[in-house]
Amino acid sequence: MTGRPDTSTLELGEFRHICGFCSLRKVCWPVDRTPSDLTRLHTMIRHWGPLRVGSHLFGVGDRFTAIYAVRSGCIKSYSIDVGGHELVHGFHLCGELLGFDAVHPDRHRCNAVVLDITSVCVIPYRDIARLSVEFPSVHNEVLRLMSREFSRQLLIAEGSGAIQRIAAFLMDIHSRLRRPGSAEYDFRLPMSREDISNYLGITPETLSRLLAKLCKKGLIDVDRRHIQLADPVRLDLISQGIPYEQKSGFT
Amino acid sequence: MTGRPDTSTLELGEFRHICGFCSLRKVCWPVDRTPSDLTRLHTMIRHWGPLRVGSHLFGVGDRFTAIYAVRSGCIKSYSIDVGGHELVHGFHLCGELLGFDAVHPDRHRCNAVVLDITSVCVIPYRDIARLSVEFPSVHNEVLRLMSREFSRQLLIAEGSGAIQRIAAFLMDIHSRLRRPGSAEYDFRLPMSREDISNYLGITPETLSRLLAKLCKKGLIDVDRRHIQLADPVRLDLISQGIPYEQKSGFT
DNA sequence: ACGCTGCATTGACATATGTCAGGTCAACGT
DNA sequence: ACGTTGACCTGACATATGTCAATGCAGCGT
Repeated sequence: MTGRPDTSTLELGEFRHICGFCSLRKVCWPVDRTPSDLTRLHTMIRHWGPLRVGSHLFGVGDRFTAIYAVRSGCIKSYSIDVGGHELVHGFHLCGELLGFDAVHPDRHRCNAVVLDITSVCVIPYRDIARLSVEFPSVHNEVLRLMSREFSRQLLIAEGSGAIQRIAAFLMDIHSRLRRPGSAEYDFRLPMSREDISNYLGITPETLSRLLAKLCKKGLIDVDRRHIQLADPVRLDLISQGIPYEQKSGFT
Repeated sequence: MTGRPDTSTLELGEFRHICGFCSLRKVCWPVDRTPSDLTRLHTMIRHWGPLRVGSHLFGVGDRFTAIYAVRSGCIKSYSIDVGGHELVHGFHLCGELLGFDAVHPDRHRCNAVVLDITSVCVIPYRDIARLSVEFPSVHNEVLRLMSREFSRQLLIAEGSGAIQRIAAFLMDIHSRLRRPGSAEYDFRLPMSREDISNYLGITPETLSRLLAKLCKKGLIDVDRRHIQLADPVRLDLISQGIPYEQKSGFT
C-alpha cells in the first residue's frame, strides 16, 4: 500500500469502507463525531487484509505514512538490537492502534509483524495531520492514544519481580481481549511463550516455570495458549507486588 | 501559580520574559520561528523560581494546566505504588520539558519534585493547544517531544542486566548534562544513589557495588556524586550488552 | 574538636533468575 | 500408525541480584 515491497503480504481485501458502520469506531475514535466528520473519515480510511501470519506492516527505517488500527488478529512490534537479539516492544490487539513510534524522526523505529490472521484499517498520517488542524478534538485524541501506549509500557516495566510482570501481563491481555460487558475469564494468547518472555524481559524457561507455579497455586489454568484466570483478584494483587497470603511463596 | 497550595515553594522570581532572548529557546522550540511567533510565546510563558529543593511542581491528581521547561537544576518525577514504595519515572534536566504525563486524563499521574535549586518556564497548556491549531509545526513539536521521552524510557528499560542499565544511565545523563560542543567527560549527578537505583529498578547496594566494579575496571571515576567517564567508548559498548573484552567479567 | 546525622559502601548470606541440556507433547504429513 | 517437527516444559547448576546488618565518611551544628 505504501509502495513498500512485501511479497509475503496478501492484499485480498483492500476496499473502502464507511467507519460509521464499523464496530470498532468507538474504540478508534471514541469522541462523538458529526456526520460530516464521519464522511471525512470515510474518505481517509482504507481496510486492508486479511494479512498472512509473518507478513510485515512496516519495518525499521520505513517512512511514516500511516497509523494502523487492528480490526482483528494481533500485531507484534519489535526491533533487533546491536547483538542481533529480538526486542519485543509490544502487542497490538483488536481495536488498538499502532504506528505512533514514527512521529518524530518520520521513520519507523520498529518492525510490525502479523502474529494471527489480521485485518487492519490504514489511516494516512497526512490526513490525520490535516484533521488535527481542523478539529482540535482529533489532536487531543492523538495525544491521548500516545499517552495510553506510554502508560502501558510503564505498567509492565515497573513490576520488580518476574511474577509481578507475568501477572500484570495476563491481566492486561485479558482486559484487552475480552469483549466489553463479558465476564469470561478465559482467553487464548495470540503470541508464543518466546514472544511473551522477550516482551517481559525474562527467559522462556523462567516464564514457563512461573506459569506452572501460578497454576499449581490455583491462580490460573494453562493449556498451551489457552489461559483461564481462576482467581483474578489474587492475580491482580500479585501484579501489584502484594502477596495474597502471608506465606504464599510470592514476594 | 496554578493556585495549588505549596508552602514549600519560593515564588521569588516570577516575572515575564522574552523567549527570543532565552538561552534555552533552541532547546525548547528548536523549530525556526518568525518574530510574530516569538511575540506570541512572549505572552504565554512565565518564568518561575528559583525553587527550593524538596518543593513540588505538581502532584498526582493535580489538574493538567501547564508544561514546564527546566531552565536550571533538576526535577524528579515519581509516584507511590500501592505498597507505599516510591517509583521514580525519570529526571528532567536543564533544557528539558515535563508535564506531558497528564495529557490524557487531564490529571497528573505523577509527582514532580525539585532535586537541585531549579528555575522553570511555565507554558499554560491552553496556550499550547491554541498554538497547535494555528501552527501545525507546534503540533509536530509536541508529538516529537513526547516521542523523545518515550524512547528514553525504552533505552533504560531494554538493558537486561543491571550493569547495562547503569552504563546506559551514565551515558544518558552525561549527554544531557554537557554543554553542546563541550568534550568534557566529567559531571555531577543531581540525584541520590537511592533515586538512581529506584529509577533503574535495582537496589542501592547493587548500584554501589557495580559502580565500584566499573571504577576498578577503569571505565569511570567516582567521587560521591562526581562522575568521570574514563572510557566512554567501552562504557557505551557495555550499555549495549557487548562486553568490551572477551574475559572482562561483564555479561 | 566533637559527636550527630544522613548517605554511601561493604560483607555474608538467601533467593531469584539465567544457562544448558534433555525430555514431553501435540500437530502434521506420509 | 509412524516418524518428524516445533513449541513447550523441567531439572541441575551457575550467576546475578536482593536482603540484612555493620561500617565508613563527609557535612554540619554546637
